[in-house]
Amino acid sequence: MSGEHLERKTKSTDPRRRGDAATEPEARDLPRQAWALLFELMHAHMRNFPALAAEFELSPVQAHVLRQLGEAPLAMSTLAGYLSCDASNVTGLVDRMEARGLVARRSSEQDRRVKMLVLTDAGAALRERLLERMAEPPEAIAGLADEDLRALRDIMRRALKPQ
Amino acid sequence: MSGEHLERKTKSTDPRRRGDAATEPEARDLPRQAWALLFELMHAHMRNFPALAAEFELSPVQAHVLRQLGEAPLAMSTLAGYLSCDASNVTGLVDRMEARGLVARRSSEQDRRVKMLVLTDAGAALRERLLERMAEPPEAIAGLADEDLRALRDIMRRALKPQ
DNA sequence: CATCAAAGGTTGATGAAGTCAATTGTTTAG
DNA sequence: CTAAACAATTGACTTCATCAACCTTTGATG
Repeated sequence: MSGEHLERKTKSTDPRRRGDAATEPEARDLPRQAWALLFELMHAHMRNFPALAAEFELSPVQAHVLRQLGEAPLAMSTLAGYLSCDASNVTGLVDRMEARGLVARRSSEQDRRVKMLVLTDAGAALRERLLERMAEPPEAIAGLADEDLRALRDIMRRALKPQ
Repeated sequence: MSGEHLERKTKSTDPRRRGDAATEPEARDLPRQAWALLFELMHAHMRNFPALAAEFELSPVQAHVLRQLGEAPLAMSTLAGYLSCDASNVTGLVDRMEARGLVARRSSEQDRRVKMLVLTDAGAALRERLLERMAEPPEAIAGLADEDLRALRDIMRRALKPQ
């Protein structure tokens, strides 16, 4: 009940269409069509993300941080880059997560300006559970036929190819 | 540089796998694989959403509201449902958007408890521009072959089918 | 080597977005 | 008619986010 807005016939900005309708009955902007549907599905799913994070008593952003914070320690500024937000925002964010024992600040040896973030054991454990939960495909995907899933996977791989 | 965490081989929670590796070389959870890749692509794209909204001087949530607010007026509580947030949150949200002349509150005739939200002319115009902008597919999608796009579109239609 | 600009992180002020609990009006059920 | 239920708002409070100012450390450059 939410994504119908994007899938409409491209606002009549195309002079042809109806002249050669017989040769190509589909609208000529396949990328937008596919994108609109993809968007609708993801949008429907993302709506639940705050609730999903809340299952672990995390805010959406904290969940995001936990996900980014893999095995390797991360500098605060690098994390700010990942989150596309201001560095000063990360300070408070990490403050709260540190207070909850999920992460720790570790001063870098090479450059004493930078603080590296590391997961605590509790943080790593929670991260595992979170990732496992996020990996669960939504109904709409889980219900697809194997053939479709294979095709979808392969298309996504091509889409994500370096170039 | 962000989505590799989800695509890993399901954490060895499956007792088989390796016994019958020859018959099925791919991991046996196709849905998770497809989902992980889909998630990675969408996640990469969603990172830019705040910036996209900012192109129109909207917050992400305001953009979201504008998108939901189609031709038909919407009750505050209905909007709260769409946003999966508390009704009291919508009050302030709409206050700000009303102050900027994008929407207006209109008391319902049938039920004087409810306030219907309508787009102003300015709001409707901005909405058009916003939707047009959001409909632009990201590079990764736009670069796919027509064959892939058609397949992707059809798969997404099946995924989004009512049941 | 001394200096100075640039970078990493924090702080403080401010505002948007979110929650919950309590309130006011308005419907609707018993 | 009275009481429960509902729609929206208010107020208190937390988190996320920005910006400007600041401090420390690094690295260049004279």
